[in-house]
Amino acid sequence: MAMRAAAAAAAARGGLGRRVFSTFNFAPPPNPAAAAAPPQAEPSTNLFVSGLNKRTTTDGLREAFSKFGEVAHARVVTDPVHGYSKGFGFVRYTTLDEAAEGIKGMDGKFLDGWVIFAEYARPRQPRPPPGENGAPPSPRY
DNA sequence: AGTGAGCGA
Repeated sequence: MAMRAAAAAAAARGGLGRRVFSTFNFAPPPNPAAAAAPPQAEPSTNLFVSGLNKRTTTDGLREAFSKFGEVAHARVVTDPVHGYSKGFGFVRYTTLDEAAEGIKGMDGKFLDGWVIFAEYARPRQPRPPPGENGAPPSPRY
């Protein structure tokens, strides 16, 4: 009666009574994330370099990468308060071709005793809007 | 501890 009908309706809606014994729901792998966020970013002149020795400095990074092209910019990311390297950095070449050579020449190589990894950097996070008082200096390029 | 993956004043 009414109860039976209600239960049947609930089951039909996919409630507690949902039991699927055999289905060919071979879930189609919908990985839009993998398609939208490939492990390696698309080519750019900007390189992300990780695996650095903690005492590798911006200069050491530039010296190492300048063997494969003209380094327009190099930076080892350091903690602003402790001043120690975070172990990764960025290198920017003047041309895409040099960037490609830099990756081929430096990825997986040693720098200061550590195997480093060089890849194309992702586009940087949107710049924080400058505050009204004491606007934080924008990154200089 | 600079303890080791990562995307930046």
